[in-house]
Amino acid sequence: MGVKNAILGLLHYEDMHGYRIKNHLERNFGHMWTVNFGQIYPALKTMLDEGLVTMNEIGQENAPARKLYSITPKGKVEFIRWLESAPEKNMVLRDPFLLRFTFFAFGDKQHALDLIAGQIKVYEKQREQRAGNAARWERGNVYVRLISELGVGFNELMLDWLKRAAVEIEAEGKTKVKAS
Amino acid sequence: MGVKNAILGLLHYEDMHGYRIKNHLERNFGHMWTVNFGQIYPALKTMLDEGLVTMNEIGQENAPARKLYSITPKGKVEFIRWLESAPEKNMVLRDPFLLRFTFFAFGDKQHALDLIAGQIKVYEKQREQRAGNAARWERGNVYVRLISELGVGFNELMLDWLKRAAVEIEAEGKTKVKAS
DNA sequence: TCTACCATGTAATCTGTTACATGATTGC
DNA sequence: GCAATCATGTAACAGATTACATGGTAGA
Repeated sequence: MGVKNAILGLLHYEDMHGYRIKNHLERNFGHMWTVNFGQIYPALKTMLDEGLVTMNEIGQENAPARKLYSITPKGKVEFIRWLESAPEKNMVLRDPFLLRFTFFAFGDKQHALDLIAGQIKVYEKQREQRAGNAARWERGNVYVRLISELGVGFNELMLDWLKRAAVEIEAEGKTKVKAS
Repeated sequence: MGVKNAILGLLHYEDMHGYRIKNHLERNFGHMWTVNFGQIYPALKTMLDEGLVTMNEIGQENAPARKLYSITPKGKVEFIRWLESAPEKNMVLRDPFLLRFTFFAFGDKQHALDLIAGQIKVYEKQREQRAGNAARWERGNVYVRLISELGVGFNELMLDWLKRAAVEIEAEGKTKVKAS
């Protein structure tokens, strides 16, 4: 189970609650693993039962209670066992936007341009969030720093590509008329 | 169902059999969608029942029979309906290599370097396959050409990053000694 | 007022993955 | 002789997604 190990990894750095784990993965490591709440909360519950983590509830005034999770020695042992084992599976990727994009020759050009504009906004927002949080994870750890940099690189690749795509798609009809 | 639409999209270009669809997606569009055989064959069967595709079996000498699928008008209508609808879901990404990488500060450095070397081979093989097949899909379709270019860009980003990562991880111990 | 964000969870459903089964060919 | 590639499929299991339920705060 990948979610379990992602959580155990994060808990090496600091205690966290479910909501924060999800957002943290999304904002900082969305280019290596994506998760949703439906996975996080049941996973934490199971891990608690297995003794991989401990939990203590922190009641807040004027806000819902947080359940702070900490990794246990048992959790650390299991994590290291997974880290050193390496029956590497393949990457899984499903990008509904890019899938639609691939076949937009059969659809409406303006719709394609609108989707691209929307996607540019998504990646620009993401870039800001990643840049903002990157600094805090860069202190003295090559691996996390490198992963952060890959995230930024990935983001920039997408933005450059999307902007170029918009220009080329817009220009497409015009050149065809000229050429023919 | 994403697989269904990916298949319908590909069948717009030419008739294909299951095995080829899988390899085609993997080699050309692995950066937008990944699939496995366990999805492809049942999906094709369902789509045949729904009348979205037709099938005719081509017996080959000295080789197992191929089941060639073609898209039907009904399939095209359903595909366009999906293409124009846009309740865009988020990208799904799970990269077991990058997940391990992120937390390799808690593992063995040499193991990390070995995994990186292995990953470089994977991406180099992929780059060759993509470069080889890219030309055939570039004829006159902006969208597919752009997606191809993104694939190459993605590949190059990963290779550059992996190579830099190897250098920086290897250098890490040494610089720390110097600095302290 | 309405949206966005914080915060937790469950259950049904939908998908995906793995392992198995079969069998031929080509290149090393 | 062995590994890889071609070619199809199924069934059991594991995992993910959605929709629902609840409720508070902050800012536009």
